[in-house]
Amino acid sequence: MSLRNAVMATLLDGEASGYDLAKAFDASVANFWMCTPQQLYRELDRMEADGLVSARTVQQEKRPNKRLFSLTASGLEALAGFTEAEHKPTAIRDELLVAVMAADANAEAVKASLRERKQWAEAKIARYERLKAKLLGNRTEEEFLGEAERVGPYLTLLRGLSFERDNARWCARCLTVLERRGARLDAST
Amino acid sequence: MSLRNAVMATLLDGEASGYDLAKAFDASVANFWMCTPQQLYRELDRMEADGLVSARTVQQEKRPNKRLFSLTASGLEALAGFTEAEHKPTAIRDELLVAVMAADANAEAVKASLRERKQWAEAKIARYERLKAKLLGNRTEEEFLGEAERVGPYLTLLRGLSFERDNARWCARCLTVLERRGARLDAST
DNA sequence: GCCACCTACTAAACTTGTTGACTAGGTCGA
DNA sequence: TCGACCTAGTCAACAAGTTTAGTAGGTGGC
Repeated sequence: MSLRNAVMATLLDGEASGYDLAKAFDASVANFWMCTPQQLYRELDRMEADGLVSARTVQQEKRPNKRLFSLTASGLEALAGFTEAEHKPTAIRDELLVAVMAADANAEAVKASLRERKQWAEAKIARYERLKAKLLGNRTEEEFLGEAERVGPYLTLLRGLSFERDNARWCARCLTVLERRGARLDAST
Repeated sequence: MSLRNAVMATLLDGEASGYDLAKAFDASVANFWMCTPQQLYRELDRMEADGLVSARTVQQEKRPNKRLFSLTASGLEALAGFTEAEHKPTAIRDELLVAVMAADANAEAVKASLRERKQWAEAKIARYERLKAKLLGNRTEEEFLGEAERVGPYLTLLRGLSFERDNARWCARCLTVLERRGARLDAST
């Protein structure tokens, strides 16, 4: 039910097509809410039916026509309602954690996954850092937080960043633990 | 598809009933994979049909009979296969993040949610700390990692712990940012 | 002696999310 | 000029997760 709200929060930045939203999602919302284009289009249709967004079709010459969506008054109201509702805490829900839970059964494979994930997390951190630098421009964080009209996207970016940093650190920790164990077990055979 | 694997990883500790699993999940797996009892029972039935677990019914006098599940050889094999597979990275997927993204539209409500979540996270941290102390017994972490036959559950516990610490820190950060903004905006009216 | 909670499940409907393939023209580099 | 990728979507089928409710006896506290 929250994809709706994520879409509306993104539309606070102004009109966008489904395709634009997919890209915007990928760039910023993906830190905390991923979805496929299909989900987006389906949800946009429903939101239009519910009057939360309105669409206008833009004819294009050299490309397929597109539909630009924008928030309606009732969409804005719904978003305000959502921010007032309770938000249940969530868990991480990551297959890698499941694998680590079972790591004692197959340590080598899990170590490989951990190495891969660590690299992935580091790449993501680098990407987030670039995004952050872009958002800040040549201002300090202080200046930005003082001036900007929206701080929400910046704050969520910080959360995504610290999540991935934490991931990378944890992967490293697991690797040293599993490697030390491996050495010990090898020594005792 | 990973609930299956989480269940199997839990069954590495030995036989358990659906009810036991629900509790065990709540206590340890819930850091990274939550589910309702209904999901568990449904999945256990399917897993039995697929030959991954076997059940034996235990007659009880003063309580409903229960079915104790244990891993079969092919279940163990499936779990090993799972640990070897690739594990896609996940995002956080938290409604609170969506609300913070829209925070500029309704700051007061979001601040209330942040305060609530911070408290919740702190409570969870305390619970994890207790669990950790219980796992360690009177050993140091070093000793535990050297001696224990399974380190998986400990490592996942560490991840849950750092996730919640991160949550609490981030909530605090958002609150100071939003409060400073509030003050500034009030001053400028 | 009553109320609330604990064990141990079952049922059904519903909402979300995932996967994979398909259309169809345009741009860009080798 | 060929193939690969980009825009801007659509469709269908399925898998997974959520919600809400119920059964039915036992235990523990006030």
